[in-house]
Amino acid sequence: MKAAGHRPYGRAFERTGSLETIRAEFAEGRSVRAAGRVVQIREMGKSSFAHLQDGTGKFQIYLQKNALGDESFAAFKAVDLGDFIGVEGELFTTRTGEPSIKVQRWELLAKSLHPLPEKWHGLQDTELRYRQRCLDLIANPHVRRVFDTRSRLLSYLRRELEARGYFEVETPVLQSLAGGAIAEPFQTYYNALGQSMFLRIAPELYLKRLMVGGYDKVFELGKNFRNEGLDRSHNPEFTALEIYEAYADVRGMMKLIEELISGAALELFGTCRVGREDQEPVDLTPPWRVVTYHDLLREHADRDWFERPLEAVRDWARGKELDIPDDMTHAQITHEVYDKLIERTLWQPTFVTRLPAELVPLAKRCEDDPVLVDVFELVVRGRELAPGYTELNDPLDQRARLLEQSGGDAGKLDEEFLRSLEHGMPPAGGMGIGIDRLVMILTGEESVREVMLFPQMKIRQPRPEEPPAE
RNA sequence: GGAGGCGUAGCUCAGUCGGCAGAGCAGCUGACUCUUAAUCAGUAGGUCGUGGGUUCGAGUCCCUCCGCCUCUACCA
Repeated sequence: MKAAGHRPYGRAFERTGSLETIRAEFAEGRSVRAAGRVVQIREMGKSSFAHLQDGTGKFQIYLQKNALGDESFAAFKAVDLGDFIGVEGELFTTRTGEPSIKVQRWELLAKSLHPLPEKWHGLQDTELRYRQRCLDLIANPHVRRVFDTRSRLLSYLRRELEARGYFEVETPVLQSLAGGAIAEPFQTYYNALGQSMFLRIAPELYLKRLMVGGYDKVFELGKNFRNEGLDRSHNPEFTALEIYEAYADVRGMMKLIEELISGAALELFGTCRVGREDQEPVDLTPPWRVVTYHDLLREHADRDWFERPLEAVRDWARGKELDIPDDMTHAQITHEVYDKLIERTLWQPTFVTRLPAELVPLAKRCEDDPVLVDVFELVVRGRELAPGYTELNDPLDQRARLLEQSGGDAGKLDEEFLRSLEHGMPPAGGMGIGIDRLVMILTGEESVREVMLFPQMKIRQPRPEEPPAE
C-alpha cells in the first residue's frame, strides 16, 4: 500500500463531533466531518453503505461513485473492516429512515492488519476476550457498557464524597510491612535501600495515621494486592475505597454507605433495583436490613446456639455436611456455619453487626459486650461487599490485639502505626468498599474478570508471529 | 494446591461407531447506485492446543504437558 503511494496511517482529523453528537444534532443537508472504525460494509456496485463506530456509537455512511469520483470510489474498495477512516459529507435520511452521511470525501486514518471478530456472534471465547480485550470491546457492545458504568461509578463516588467534605489522599503502595488486613502480600525488593518491600494489602494503617494528623474526613480510592488464589470473585489486584471519619462510629458509616450505593444506582440507572434480567434483582433502596451475627445464627441454626455445648454445635454442623475437625472451637464452628451456610443466603443488602472480636483486630469492642466488636459486614448477593468499623483508638488494646493476631511475634507489629495511635486518634468510623464487587452487583456480572479491563491471566508462550502481509 | 469440563479455519460452531477435515461469517474474484446479519455466482483457507501411545488407520480411544472455565482451598 505504501509502495502504491498511499498513506496507511493518517494524522489528526478534525470532526464536527462524535458519532453520537452527530446523531443528536442531526439536520437534513447539514455538512459534517466524522471519523471512526469501519465495522460493516455493504457494497452494491456503484454505491456502498458502511457503518462507522467510535467510543460513543455507530453511524451509517453512504458512498456513491458519481459523488466521489472514480478514483476515490475505487480506493474505498480496498478499505477493510476494522480500518479507521475520516469522512466529509452531508447528512440525509435513507429510504428506510436511517440517518446517514452522504460522503463527498474520505481518507484512511489507520489500517487494520487483522480481521475483526465475527459480526453476528462477536467474540465469545472467554480466554481471547480477556487476553485481547481491545477486540472484546469492539465486538461486544455490552462489555463496553460495563466499563462505562464502572467509570461513571468512580466519578460519582469521588464527586459525592468531595461534596460531603471528604478529602482524597494517596498513601504508599510500596510498604516495608504489609498491614491493615490478614492476607498474604506480594513481595519485591528495593535496590537503593537494600531491603525487601511489600505491595500493600490495605491502606488502613496509613489512613488512621492521617486521622492522628488531623484529617477528619478522608478517603482513598486505589489498588490493593493480595498474593492469593484467583477465582470468579478474586483477582490479585483489586480496587478498594476506604473512608474514615473522625467523631463518627459504625452507625454513621452504615448511613453513609447506604446513601452512597443507593445514590450511585439512582444516578447510573435511575432505579435502586439492579441486576440482569435472568437474575433475582437486588433492591438497594434504603434502609437495609440490620441483623446481628448472633441473631443470624439463632435464626438459621438453632435458637439456643450460643448456649449449646461444643459437642452439640459440632454434631449440628457435621449434620449439614460441613468439614469440622475435632479441635475446632465453638467460635470457629460458628463462623464456619456463618461462612458456608448463612452468608450465601443473604441476597438483598444486609448489615451483619456485632461480630466476634477475634475476627476483626482493628475494630473497637462493643460497650455492652467486650467479646464482640462494633462493626458491620455488608453482604449483598450472598457475598461480602464492605466491612465498616467503629475504629479502635485505644493504643494498648490495639497492641494486645495485633500481638494476639500475629501469634505473639512482636517483630511483625507495625510500631510506627502503634506509636501514632499513642499520640491520640479521635474516635472514628471507617469502612472499605470492594469496588470490583460493587460494579458486579450494579451490572449483574457474576465474575470479577468481567468488571476488570485486564484481569490477571497466566502467561502464555507467544507463538512466533508471521510478519503482516502488506 | 485438589477435582471436574473444555480446546477443530481469522471469528462462531458441526464432526455419528475409529475410516477422504466440514458449514456460516470474515477474506479473495465477479455482478449489482437506498443497503443494514444486503443479495447472487465462484474461489481460497487447517500443526484438529502440545508431545507421546494403542491401531492397518486417531479430530475421535489412552497417557503427558500447556491454557481457559467451573467447583473447592486460602481470602475481600
